[in-house]
Amino acid sequence: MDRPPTMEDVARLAGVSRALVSIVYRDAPGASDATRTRVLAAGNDLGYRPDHRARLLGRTRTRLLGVTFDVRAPFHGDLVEVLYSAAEAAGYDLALSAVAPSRGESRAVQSLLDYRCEALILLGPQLSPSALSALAESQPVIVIGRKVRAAGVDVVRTDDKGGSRLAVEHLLSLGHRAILHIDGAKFPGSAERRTGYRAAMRHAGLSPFIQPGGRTEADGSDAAKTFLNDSPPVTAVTLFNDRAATGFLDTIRQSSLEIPRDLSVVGYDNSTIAALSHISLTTVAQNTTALANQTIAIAQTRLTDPNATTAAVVIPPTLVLRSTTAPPRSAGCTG
Amino acid sequence: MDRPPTMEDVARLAGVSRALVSIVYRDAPGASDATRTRVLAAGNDLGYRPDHRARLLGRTRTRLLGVTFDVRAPFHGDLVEVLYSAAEAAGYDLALSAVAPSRGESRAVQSLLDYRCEALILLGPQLSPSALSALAESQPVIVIGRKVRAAGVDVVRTDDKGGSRLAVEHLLSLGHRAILHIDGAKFPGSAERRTGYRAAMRHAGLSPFIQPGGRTEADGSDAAKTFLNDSPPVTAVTLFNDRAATGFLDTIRQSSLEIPRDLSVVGYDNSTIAALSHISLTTVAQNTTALANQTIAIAQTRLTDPNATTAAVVIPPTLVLRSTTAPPRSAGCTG
DNA sequence: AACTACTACTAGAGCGCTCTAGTCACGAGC
DNA sequence: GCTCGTGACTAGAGCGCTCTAGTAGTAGTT
Repeated sequence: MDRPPTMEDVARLAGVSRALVSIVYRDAPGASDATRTRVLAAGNDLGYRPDHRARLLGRTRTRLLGVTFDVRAPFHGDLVEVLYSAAEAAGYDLALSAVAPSRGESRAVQSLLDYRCEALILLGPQLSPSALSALAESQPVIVIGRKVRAAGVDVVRTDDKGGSRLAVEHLLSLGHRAILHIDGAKFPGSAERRTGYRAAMRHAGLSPFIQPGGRTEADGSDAAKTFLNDSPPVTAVTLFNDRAATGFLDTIRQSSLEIPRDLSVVGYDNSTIAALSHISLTTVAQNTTALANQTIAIAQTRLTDPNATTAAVVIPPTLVLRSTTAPPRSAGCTG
Repeated sequence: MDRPPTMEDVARLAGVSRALVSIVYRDAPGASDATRTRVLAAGNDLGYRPDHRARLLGRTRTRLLGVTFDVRAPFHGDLVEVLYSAAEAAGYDLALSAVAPSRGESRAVQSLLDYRCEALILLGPQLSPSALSALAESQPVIVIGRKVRAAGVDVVRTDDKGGSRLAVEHLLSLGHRAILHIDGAKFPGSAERRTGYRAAMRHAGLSPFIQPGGRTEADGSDAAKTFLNDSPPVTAVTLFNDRAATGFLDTIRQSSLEIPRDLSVVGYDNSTIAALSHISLTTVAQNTTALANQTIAIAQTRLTDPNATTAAVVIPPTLVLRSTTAPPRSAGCTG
């Protein structure tokens, strides 16, 4: 349980200088194959691992990207995973800092700065545009999943308007005409998804029909109760996200309506819950891999090219077909 | 966008030595109040923040605790949050390393070791006891939420046996006699929960009745189908966790059975989903705050007292009453 | 006046690396 | 035989801090 071995220890055991050990461990040119294996053997013997902090101290570039994420958002978890792979491929390391009710976002950001991250990647941040701009003055700041306009801040997000359009077009192709949208109130993305729905309906010559909703299962369930009570003449519903859709489905399934026979339902996010066999929700999937890759790419150009301009990348979503959508009953009779 | 200011810059601006700046920023004795404010003012002017890595390099103690967690487990998210507060209170910093399908556990651990964390906190690790023991040779290793016996490894977990007992006793007190347990197959905690159920039933002079299950919503839903098909003569069900219980409820509610009138259901974990109004699941809650505090406390004694013995702390869970449990119909008639 | 005691400060080494500027040996080229 | 180039290696400074040892300067004691 004594302190971990240092480069000095390895050098002594292998009978070489510290610099040579450094060369070997960095895979840099300047050492013969024979010594290379000898040094590595010595290192292995001692269980040596280079001290990451010391290594970084000397270099100007830390190759460290700081990421803040919400510990409670499953979608952030998915993103973090793909960010790891994307960062690794580009030769960067990731430092994670969690945001939680008891740990504010600026707190999370500060701790990342203390570790001298070269760039900040913020997942769905709540910080004000001005706060974001202030941060962007000292290092690149990339926001994922929120449509913000802040000077010097790069944004990578899903085309939510297009996502809603996908959902509506899918329902139209099945023969639906009366399509309701249950929105996500004031939450990030809600406005775009609502707009996309409205535009797609208008484009098809139909009138949009919007019911207020929310983002949780409970909101979806409440919306279902209102829906059952009002029983509007619609054959399909698109919802703000999968969580709301799940709550909606749960309540609808307890009524006399059968899904998808009497009502088609489309969610948004393609969260793990949507894929579960007993839910099997048709939904709009965000392309997390593309989001992550674009983010790392932006970070990289920002860090290498000092006069790169602010980027705003929009990733197209895709539709995932499952079993909550089908042609409307009337269409089935007529067709 | 130039490199961040160093202690040297602050010292020059304030007209003092680097050492004095260090003293001021560490809040160490040895500086007059006048210089203290002067130095801090200079630091503020330059936007100075001490470089965390450099600071740690010189010290033997890094006061850094490494945490591995599963990015997809909501319960881990809750734990990480409370760990942050507990660590901060004890003067420690947390380094997070995510475990995901594409990023194995040993990988996550290695990256923490590269940052010279003083101790490793592993949330529900899948590593073998021998791998854990090997890790524990170079620094303290504390496992949360998994009952493992590995030399030198500390364990902090919830009393799952007691948790199951709580669930059963609650149902007994409502008047249930025929109680089924749907287990969690081979997943961590399943064995203890099953044993606890069995013991509580035997203690009440009743014969245990166990149906195989799993840990996901889909598993719960499947179990419900089997249940409806077999229609065993039971009035209450306890499940491995909330996710399975949710799937179970979802499917049961589509049948003619009404909950809790015809069947009482108890989950496990008190996850956020259990609290949602349309689910409102009676469940066994793990005390995350206690788990986190105990973990940090153990880390601290391990790091300060070289001959501390291996700790195994078991935290009692509590029962959260919601609306999926009620007296059995027969009891209602007889009582 | 000489001693200690204390406060306020500084010089400089050291943490574990990387990197520049060497040294040294050896063979090729003229 | 001399330079020159090259591959293999080393010395030592430096990254941004902390910490030990030490220096002034002031005040209190006898």
